[in-house]
Amino acid sequence: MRPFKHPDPEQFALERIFHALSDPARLEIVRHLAGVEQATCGELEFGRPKSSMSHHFRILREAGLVHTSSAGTTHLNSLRRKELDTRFPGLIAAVLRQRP
Amino acid sequence: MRPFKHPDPEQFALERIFHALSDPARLEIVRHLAGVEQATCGELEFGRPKSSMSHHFRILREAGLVHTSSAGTTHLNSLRRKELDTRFPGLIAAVLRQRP
DNA sequence: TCGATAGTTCGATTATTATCGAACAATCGC
DNA sequence: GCGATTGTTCGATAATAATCGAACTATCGA
Repeated sequence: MRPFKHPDPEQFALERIFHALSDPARLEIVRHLAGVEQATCGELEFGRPKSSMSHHFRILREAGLVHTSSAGTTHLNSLRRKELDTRFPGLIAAVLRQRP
Repeated sequence: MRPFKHPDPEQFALERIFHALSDPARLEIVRHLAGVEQATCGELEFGRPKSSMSHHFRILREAGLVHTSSAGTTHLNSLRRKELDTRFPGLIAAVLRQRP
């Protein structure tokens, strides 16, 4: 897979971020990533089919929430915490507040 | 119209809040309300039909973002800023950061 | 080179939402 | 009470999004 395109922090659109976070599965992914440094797609599929997970990761990626890099045959996903905290302080904290 | 039901802060669901904020029209409403103390529905319809506005206000209300009270023939809407800031510090600030 | 593994992309289906006119309800002023 | 005004509710339609199997791509190891 060719390198994914990730938006720059200046390009983050709040509506897009909110939309990305309005889905239970994606919220769960974000919460998990917040405590993990990085994770593969497979680690986070809880019974959900791969194609669905791939879809969710794409939404998260395009919103700027998640960064994905290829490592061999797997993809490593990480929360773009620093950039998000800089651009929108408190946003990720709000997400994590709900389930500490 | 009989009194609207507003969720208590403990009942705020983040997914619901995020969904409410993922729509351009509603984001605009929230931003406007943030600087206004209170406003009628009519003040915020920028070319949009009343029925659409009513829909958006309902979504915002049920998410806990907006409080609506009847005053004569009009409805006064206000952002539940204090409660939101207490429950999710930084969330509203993030919304306002984009368009100060 | 042949599997096996990890994800992506495609395509079709279903489910959720948004939009908006029309009918309705509540309130105010006359 | 009669309009006029404000907003809600209903109902239909259109637009968006989620779901998931199947086919495909890329990479690693034997």
